[in-house]
Amino acid sequence: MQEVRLTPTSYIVLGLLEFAGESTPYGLKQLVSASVGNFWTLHHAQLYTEPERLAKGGYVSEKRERGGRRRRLYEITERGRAALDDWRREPTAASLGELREPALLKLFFGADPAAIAAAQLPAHRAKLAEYEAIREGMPDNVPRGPRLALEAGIRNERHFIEFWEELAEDG
Amino acid sequence: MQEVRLTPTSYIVLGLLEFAGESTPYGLKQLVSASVGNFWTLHHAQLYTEPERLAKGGYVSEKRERGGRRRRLYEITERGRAALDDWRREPTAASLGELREPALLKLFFGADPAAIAAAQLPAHRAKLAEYEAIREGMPDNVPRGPRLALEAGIRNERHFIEFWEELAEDG
DNA sequence: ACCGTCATGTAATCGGTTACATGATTCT
DNA sequence: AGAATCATGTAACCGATTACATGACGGT
Repeated sequence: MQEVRLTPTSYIVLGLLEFAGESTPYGLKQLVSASVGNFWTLHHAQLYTEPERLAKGGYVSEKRERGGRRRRLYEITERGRAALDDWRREPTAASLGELREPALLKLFFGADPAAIAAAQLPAHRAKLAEYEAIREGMPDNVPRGPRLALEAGIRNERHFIEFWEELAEDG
Repeated sequence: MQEVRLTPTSYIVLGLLEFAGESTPYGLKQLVSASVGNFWTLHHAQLYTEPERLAKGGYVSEKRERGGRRRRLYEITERGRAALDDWRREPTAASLGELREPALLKLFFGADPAAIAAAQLPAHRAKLAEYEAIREGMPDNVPRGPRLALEAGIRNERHFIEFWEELAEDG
């Protein structure tokens, strides 16, 4: 069992394994794109390498199917649950995320605001529509966390739309 | 002259070199932390490696001081300016950035909203105050791009503050 | 003189991204 | 039956982060 640093990617995998129980990398991929992938994308290859990393640290256990495709099955361990709990509890990471919006970078370095806005608006509007559709179709048993995250995403889109709208016309 | 892929980091370096003229890595570091670093952080080591990479692609030129510390001096080339212009012009990158807010991730995976909010609020308020101070002290000759980016940053902080405030008390 | 911090840089590591591959299904 | 897409995985590369260093300079 080796020392393994836990990154946001790690917690996503742990969180999903906690939620869904034993899963294959491909199953995780499905879960991601249906949930947290909306605001934090992972490449599918990471869902093969990250569980393997976590297994090295004892945060998840690995099994392989005997017959057929011999797919790998991962399950969160006690150690994994503990790490996840610690992470959830510790809000000390008062460090903020960064905007890191490519369009803002262009704006910063002198791109034409109206042109950028014209390209950004449809994309943000589409994203907003997507979020709202998810919200409408959301079953009652979905827990509060995802609901709140979705709400944050919706507001974020609204604000960006507002921002770019102001720049779309102006001179 | 080799093939070099241009990343957001590349454009930051190019943009700053265009703005400031010939600079050393350390000079770039200063520039970053005084400007774009507010919403897009770079590690100082990148300001040594990235210009070198760009030099390989012919986007910047490299000189070394003859005496003393023999520091490296970088300057944007015609090719560099052209690449920067293309990037600014092409708004095709309709792909949106991602929220990627660690606090939202915790929320998503079940952290206590009030606890997270309590930690996030002071941080966001401090950041907002910092932005507003920058805005107050901003000389008149600062171009529109940075102004708009700052404006976006300020609004973003306000919205997050609002969001976390709602969660700070609730049950 | 000493200490701390700013200035300046190199090297190693590692996570993330891209590219490459190939069975299995489903559709026409 | 063939084409297209989904499912499933491996491998290489590369940019980003971390760690390691050392000289200059201002203050006590």
